[in-house]
Amino acid sequence: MSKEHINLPKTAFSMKANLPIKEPGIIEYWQKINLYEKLREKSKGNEKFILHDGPPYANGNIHMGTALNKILKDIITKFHQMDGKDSVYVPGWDCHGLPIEWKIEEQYKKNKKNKNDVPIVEFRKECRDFANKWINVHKDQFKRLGVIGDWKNYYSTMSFDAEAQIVRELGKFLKEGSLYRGYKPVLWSTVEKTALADAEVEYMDHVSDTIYTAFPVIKTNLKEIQGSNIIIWTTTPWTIPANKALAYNSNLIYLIIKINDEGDFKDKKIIVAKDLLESLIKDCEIKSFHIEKEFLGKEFEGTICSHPFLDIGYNYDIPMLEARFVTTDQGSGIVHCAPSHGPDDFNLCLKNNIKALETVDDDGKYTKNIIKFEGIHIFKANPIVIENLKNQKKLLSNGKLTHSYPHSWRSKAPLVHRATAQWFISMESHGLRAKSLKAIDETIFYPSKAKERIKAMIETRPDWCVSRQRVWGVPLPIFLSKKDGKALIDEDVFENIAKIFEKEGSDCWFSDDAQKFLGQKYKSQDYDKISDIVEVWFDSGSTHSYVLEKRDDLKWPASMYLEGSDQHRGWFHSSLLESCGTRGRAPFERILSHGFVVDGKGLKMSKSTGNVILPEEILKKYGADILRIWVTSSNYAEDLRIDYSILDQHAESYRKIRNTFRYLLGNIQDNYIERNFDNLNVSELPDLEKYMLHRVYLINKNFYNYFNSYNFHNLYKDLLNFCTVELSAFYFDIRKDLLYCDPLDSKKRSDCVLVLNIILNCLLKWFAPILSFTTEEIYRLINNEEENSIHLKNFVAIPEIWKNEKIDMDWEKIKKIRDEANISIESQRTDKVIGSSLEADIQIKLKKNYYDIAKNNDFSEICITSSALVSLDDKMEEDIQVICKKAEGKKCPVCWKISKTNCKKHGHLTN
RNA sequence: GGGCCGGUAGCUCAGUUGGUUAGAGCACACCCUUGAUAAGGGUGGGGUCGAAAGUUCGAGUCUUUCUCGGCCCA
Repeated sequence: MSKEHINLPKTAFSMKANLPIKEPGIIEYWQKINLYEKLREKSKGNEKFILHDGPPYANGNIHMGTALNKILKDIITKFHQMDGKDSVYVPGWDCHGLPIEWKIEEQYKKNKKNKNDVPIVEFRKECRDFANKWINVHKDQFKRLGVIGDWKNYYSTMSFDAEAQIVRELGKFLKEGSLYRGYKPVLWSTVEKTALADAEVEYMDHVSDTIYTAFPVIKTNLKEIQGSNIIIWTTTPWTIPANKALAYNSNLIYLIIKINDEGDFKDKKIIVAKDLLESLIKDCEIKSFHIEKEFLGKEFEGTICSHPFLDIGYNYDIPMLEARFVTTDQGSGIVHCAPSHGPDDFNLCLKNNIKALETVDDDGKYTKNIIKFEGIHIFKANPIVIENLKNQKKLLSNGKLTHSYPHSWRSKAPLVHRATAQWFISMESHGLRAKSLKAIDETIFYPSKAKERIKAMIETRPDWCVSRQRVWGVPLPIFLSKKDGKALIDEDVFENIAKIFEKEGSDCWFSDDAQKFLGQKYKSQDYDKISDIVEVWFDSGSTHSYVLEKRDDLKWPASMYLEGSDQHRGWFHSSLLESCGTRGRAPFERILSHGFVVDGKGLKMSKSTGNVILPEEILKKYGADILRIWVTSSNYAEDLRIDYSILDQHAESYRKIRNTFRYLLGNIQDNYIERNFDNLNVSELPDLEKYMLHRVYLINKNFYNYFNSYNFHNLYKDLLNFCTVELSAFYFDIRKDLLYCDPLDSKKRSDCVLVLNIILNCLLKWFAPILSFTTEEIYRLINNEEENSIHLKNFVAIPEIWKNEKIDMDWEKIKKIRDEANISIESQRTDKVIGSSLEADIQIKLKKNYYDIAKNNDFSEICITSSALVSLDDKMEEDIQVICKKAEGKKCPVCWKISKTNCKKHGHLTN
């Protein structure tokens, strides 16, 4: 009846979001208007913020971790962009490496094709095509999340210029001298004459020769063991000639045993772990013995033994080393270490400055480094080694053992750990460790605890092995002199190779004549071109050199690297080493690391547990903006939990935010007017409006604090609370009466509309980096300009004069009075005296400190009652007392206030 | 097995150098409204701060042990 006299909200902004349907259209719009290019054009010349993308592996669909990572990157990029920077995001992909090789090999297997029959170049082309396919899939999946970046000019580790630059980077290490040739054990098949990766290994039962053998102690700090024999047990007797050390566990208890039995060990003392004594005397059939002493493993420190083959030329020291991997599962409690034949052995020896040697050649025969046995095939060596041990009176016993043992998945032949030539970057020779530690100190970490994590890794890590015996990767651009085996170091050659790779890619390394790469200065017949490839962490660790340095739109070092916390050992780590080695500092100014996505109970997601949630499902059910809320509201410093109940909760919050926008839009009838704050006289506004502007000022201040410390979950919480507590439940509720019932031209109403405009503008900007789709939807509704976007805007500069401490303090008190009034109204409502608060008349009694502030305010407006009487009462115990009574009289059909007299405002309409 | 990190309402998070009765929002319950309406408002319940021991006048906060979980390494 009287609805035509009131101004109800009207907006085209729907309450229902329909994000899964709506979002793809917004992505199309961004593409249509070339948003990325517009962003660059708009911020040309501004200070740059460069979040350098850590390249995901171009293989398989994205999972929640990838989605989290990309959204977080996008949010940060957008924040800085709206803060007035030129915030450039160039996505990249990691393309080389074993997983893709396997995928191609799997396809071969299916088609009964043999990898060895396919030319390397052809195989590599298939790998390249495979990676390209997944880059395109990823690209669409990332765009769907709302990520804005240079999708047209992305980078990849397999692009020709990347491959070329990787060669140049390696050249720097080679020239400096920190890249050296060493030996390291890898799983090796003597049948295929090739190294195998873990995933190419099948475990099958195998019968091994076992031996218990003795290493005489020649020097020790523990007098009682002088001259006794350390007993070790092994299933690979053929590795005894390569032994360089013994390992013990300092926490185990060991025994000195004197053997009484007839034989090689009569009256000799042997040493064995207490827990393994029983199994040892059984295995070795020892009948009579005597325990001489018991001692703790740590007393071994400084002990040196001789090799069992001392008398046939093995006259070098065998030190005893402390190692945690020594257990009492089987054996003797002391482990024989051949650094060339086991990863544990290798690492332990490396730590103690004992290098691995080439002890076995490609065919499986001992090399000249194994004296007396050179040329013998290791698979035929066991009886010979056992025979020699017997001759040297060092064999306590021998036998057979059936156990699970690694075999080649192709030939089914047993594998061995064999030290092969590898290329290492030294941590020490040119101070790489020290440089890296200094660079860590100069980097800001979010969260700060991450600093210690990477520092501890750098402090203890061994030299970096950068070579791999595979085919899908950048060739290690090294020639070895046939004369002296030394690597050819000539910058002209590196540059020549780089130029060739730049032009035609690195495939030609495997197909073309070596002379092409050597150029004029050297003759190919004097050199061996090695066929190793560069390990993929070097590829991605060098992205700063071929992305950040090479592109004009970027800068070196990056403002930020942002990845999951596993990358402390991955990309953060390799990038740090590569850059410190070549440029003496880190390629980043800041590192932000985030935790892992786990399920609602905090358990990791896995197919077998059945708790995996895919981004695709979330996008379909909720939309990207909900996923972006989840990212923003979660604390990335720890693991991030997700399940459908958590997402439901965020979807609920989204609705609240959406309705806040809807109220704002409705009450300005979608007619947004941008105000110049210079012409805004805050002092002329009603107190409530002053207070709201003060709140906006405060929120904005906190917003910047949170954003500058990358504390997004608190930032989001503040914004959400602003929408629910300050706006919806407070300001909007109070101002409904004014907005709906006052004439359009009233000063008070226009002041309120002005503030609504301001709040709408601020909220849109604050939320734009988070709710990238919804804010764009709104922006397009209130903005008629073609080809514009919320993402082309900057944050609102809030004038300092909006700050108003006096108003803030006053309204803290007013809100307290309002709370008391609500409690009083609620009690009447429970008693069924009233329903709506407009059916109430309230009497507010206040002590002086409250009264002085309250007396000039209309509490019927603030508490949304029909009337409110404020009086001073200094005799009360409490500060505030509110009495609520049912209002009597007639209800004004316009403002619904009840009074005995005609409505003061709309009185002419009551009849 | 080792290193690092974490466990505060059903959920997401606050909680200053140890100091009143541990907070917020959401969710939940009940009520109101029907002029933000597949919305909105009000009131309220809900916690052995992972467990135990210790230091202290006093511990969510400090120490130790245990437990559960995560990442990395072996």
